[in-house]
Amino acid sequence: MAFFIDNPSFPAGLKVIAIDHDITVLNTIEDMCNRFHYQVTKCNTASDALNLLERKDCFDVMLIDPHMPNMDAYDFVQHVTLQLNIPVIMMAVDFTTSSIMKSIQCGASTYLTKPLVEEEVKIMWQHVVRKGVTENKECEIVESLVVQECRKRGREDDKVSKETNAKKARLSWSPELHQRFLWAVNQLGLDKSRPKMILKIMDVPGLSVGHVASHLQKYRIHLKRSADETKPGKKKTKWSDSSQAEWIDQNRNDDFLAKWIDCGAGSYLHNLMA
DNA sequence: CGCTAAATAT
DNA sequence: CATATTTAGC
Repeated sequence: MAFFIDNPSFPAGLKVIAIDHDITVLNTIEDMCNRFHYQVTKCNTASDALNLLERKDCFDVMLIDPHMPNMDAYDFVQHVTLQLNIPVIMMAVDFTTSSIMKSIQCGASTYLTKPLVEEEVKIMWQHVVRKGVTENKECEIVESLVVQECRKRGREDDKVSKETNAKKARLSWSPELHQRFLWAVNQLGLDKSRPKMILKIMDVPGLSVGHVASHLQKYRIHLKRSADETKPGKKKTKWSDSSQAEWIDQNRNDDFLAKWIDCGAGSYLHNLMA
């Protein structure tokens, strides 16, 4: 991506993957992309898309219709945004609030309605840039916990620890980190989730097993609370539905992994587990 | 060691 | 209070 942006001919050469069941739509997109010298790869089936990404072909940005046959596009988009870390642009015929909500919540960079207009295609590289910027910020945040802030431990051991006293800051679980955490838990299944494996799947530099273990403990407590809440005839719990909403993974799906395997993907997970 | 629950700190 | 870290015990 950095290579792409540093390229003097800038947005020319943008590598686009377009996924849509409708060939006509793909051809239209291809025409527009060619006009701006973007390299476009067309896919009209879920398995084609998965195979292309499986081969580690790299793309700068993905266009996808959320209503693909034989595929849960939202889970797919979540995978692409978190693991491949490229922006995803949804393109659908409807523009209901719930559709847009689902798309953005699973990580899409923006939501467009079909048919796409040329200007939208022309400037879609902005999402690549934005993704890179926020990514860097995220790295800084995580790195900062290695070098920053101090704790008032010990009295005279300042000499002893000397220049090594880079005390770590308290880790803040940003929404991005938490989403990544949820993603990892989803891959493993809640019951099979263990801190070490979660950490491996999250693959966030600077993050420790202890961090994940702590977060997992908190996460389980929140889940238990919300479960207990819905069951018995609880009166008016003061925090009923608002505060814990973001803790719940609305995409939770028990046979999620199975679906991926059926689609021919998911081998990256197996590689991790080996 | 790894994991979790509990205690402790911010 | 909520949340992150540390500790204790399995």
